[in-house]
Amino acid sequence: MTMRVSVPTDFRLLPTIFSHGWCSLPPFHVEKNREALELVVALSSNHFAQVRVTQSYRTLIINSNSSKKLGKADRQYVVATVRSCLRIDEDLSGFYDEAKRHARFRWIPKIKAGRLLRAPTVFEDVVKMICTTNCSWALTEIMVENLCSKLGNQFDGKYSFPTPDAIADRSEKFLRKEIRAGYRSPYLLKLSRKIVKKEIDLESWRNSSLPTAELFSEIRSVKGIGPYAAGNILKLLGRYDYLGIDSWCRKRFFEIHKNGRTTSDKVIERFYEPFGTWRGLFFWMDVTKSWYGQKFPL
DNA sequence: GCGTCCAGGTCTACC
DNA sequence: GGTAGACCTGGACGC
Repeated sequence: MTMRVSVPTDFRLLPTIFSHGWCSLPPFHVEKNREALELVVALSSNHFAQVRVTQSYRTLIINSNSSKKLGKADRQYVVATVRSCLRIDEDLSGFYDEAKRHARFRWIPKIKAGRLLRAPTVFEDVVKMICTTNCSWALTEIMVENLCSKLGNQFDGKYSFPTPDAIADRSEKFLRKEIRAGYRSPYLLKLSRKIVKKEIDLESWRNSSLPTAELFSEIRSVKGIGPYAAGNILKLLGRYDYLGIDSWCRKRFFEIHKNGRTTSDKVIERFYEPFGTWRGLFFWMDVTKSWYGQKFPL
């Protein structure tokens, strides 16, 4: 089944796909020709759609393959999920206006970058973010692949991301030994069980009316989420007030702005302060600019 | 092949 | 509020 979606003039699929590492973590998958994003959309219990997204001019082409025919509501859900993952409805005009005022950031609106790929659910984003903490990217990939293949649902050779119930039903020992989540295991377990018991509602964060500082504190209240993880989860919620600095970003900042000389995080924070509520996004685009140079000639 | 060391964020205990 | 040590794993390195 094929669906078509119009996109705004400032949207471009490829910079969005490669905006950060999520595209290489399942259930996301990027085709070898690097022009299509694949994802698995959970429609209902044991009913999934494999979705392939490409762009042709101002139209997204969404091809879906599912175990049973998609009804109207399912098709609408698939489209809404793709729109959300690709941040199509997010208004970045303020960000682009600010970028145009700075010579070193004019490349961003020029190649239509700045939208950060996110998962279909906040739960998936949060679990993946915890899996990025205190380890190499290779270990993050192992943990997420294990989560999908051992706790997700299989459809046509692909796995969905596990539900909170699927994780909550397992033991800490299973998460340690089979998922390789190590000391993160009790954090993932506690979070999943709180969601199942409806003691916390992560999905409400996307439409939260809380001031960003308060939402940051609420995110930080989840065990296993510190300043780095909370700052980056906020970016996936459309709020860019926090930098979410990790060792890789720190190193890139030193290379770009300090000739490799190290400074404190306070210096980094002061550097991006003039960019106001967009500072987290300017920080991220600044340290990842070279990615776009390789893949998308400016 | 084995043992050791290190990097990577967050939590907890302590000052 | 700031700091030290523990947590766990994969990878690099030396033997």
